[in-house]
Amino acid sequence: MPTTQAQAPTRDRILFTSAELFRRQGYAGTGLKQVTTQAEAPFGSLYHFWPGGKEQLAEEVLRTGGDFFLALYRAIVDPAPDLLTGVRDFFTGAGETLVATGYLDACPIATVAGEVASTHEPLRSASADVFELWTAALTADLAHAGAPEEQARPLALAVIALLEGAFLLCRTLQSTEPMDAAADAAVALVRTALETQP
Amino acid sequence: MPTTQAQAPTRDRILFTSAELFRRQGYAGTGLKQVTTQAEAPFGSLYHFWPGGKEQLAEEVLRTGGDFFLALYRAIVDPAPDLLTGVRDFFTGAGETLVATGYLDACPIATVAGEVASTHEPLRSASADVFELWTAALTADLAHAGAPEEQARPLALAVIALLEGAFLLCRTLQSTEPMDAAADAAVALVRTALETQP
DNA sequence: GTCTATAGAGAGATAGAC
DNA sequence: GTCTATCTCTCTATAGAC
Repeated sequence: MPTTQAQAPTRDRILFTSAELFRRQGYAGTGLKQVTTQAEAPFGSLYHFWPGGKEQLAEEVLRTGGDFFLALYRAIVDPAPDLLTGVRDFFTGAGETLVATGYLDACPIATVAGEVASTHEPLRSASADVFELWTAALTADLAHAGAPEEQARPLALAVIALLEGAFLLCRTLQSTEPMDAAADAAVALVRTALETQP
Repeated sequence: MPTTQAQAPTRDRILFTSAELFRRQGYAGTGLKQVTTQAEAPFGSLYHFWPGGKEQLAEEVLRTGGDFFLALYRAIVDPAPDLLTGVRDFFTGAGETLVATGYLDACPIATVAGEVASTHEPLRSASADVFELWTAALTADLAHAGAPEEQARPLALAVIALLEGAFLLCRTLQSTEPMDAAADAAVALVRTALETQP
């Protein structure tokens, strides 16, 4: 089910389709020919826009996917009445997206990150930058909401680990049960930290 | 760094090497030629023992990896003075293995599971069986240790999600910081559940 | 810049000698 | 059963016409 991209510019169509295929099929499992075909773009355009080939394309996919996911987090958490509600809403939304896409779309970078961690250093590094970006954002939010300073970062890492682990379990089990369990766990952890007086 | 397998039978050498390469490089990223070369086995032997080819081999790798990891869990948790200590020891051991292998060896099935969830139904199904096996074991342990019955399974899923997410973050960030954070979170969650009187 | 054709390497799989 | 040679297909990448 190729998502419609109407008449977006060639470069954008390739980038969008790459992101979709990489997060679903992985880096090695996605062919550049499949990308250009599904994006309805000429094969040569890919090397015109990304002279560094597959690796350069994947790096941009990882970074833009990371930025997109952070923006999604902001869009959900910032309007929420409090951080606890925002975190729960984010996990709930993740579960809803899984169901809506038939368990195809979960984390924008996880599948590739797992593949490349031990094999493609530039891509591992890009994935690390993304995880670090998310961790910093959640750490700041937790500290701002009143979590003890030394607990904020470990708690942020644990919440992101819960989310990533739940994504993998949900996609594999084709069920949102793990996401529901992770949501409750994340909320419980955050609540405890926020109730602790520094 | 091919792990030594001395003079193990050909079939075992191929299986062992496949497990190593699949969990590090993923399914699509690992070639059968690379497997047989590193296993010092003739290429044809692979199709002799696994007539179903790469997919059949990967399925056996997933299932034996799942059994192995459960046995490792049992070996750590059963002798522990209590479940809380056992869970902490398991997370600690996971972190130590990551460091000892230079962040190469984490979960035996996660990298492949993430790749195949949307692309290879027989392998997704095998991965699901493994996660279900682990979940059932931890659920039973939690219930036996005194967690309220309706909390045991969601808690087991959350702990496994924490572990899987931490594996991904640690491999990507090349740091055990996420595993330490996940360990504390898992212990806190389990402790709270065990302190709750049914 | 857009697009096609193809090069060169490597994949998974198989045939068949021994 | 063990092992080698090779088949066919697909991959990434590039050359070059337009």
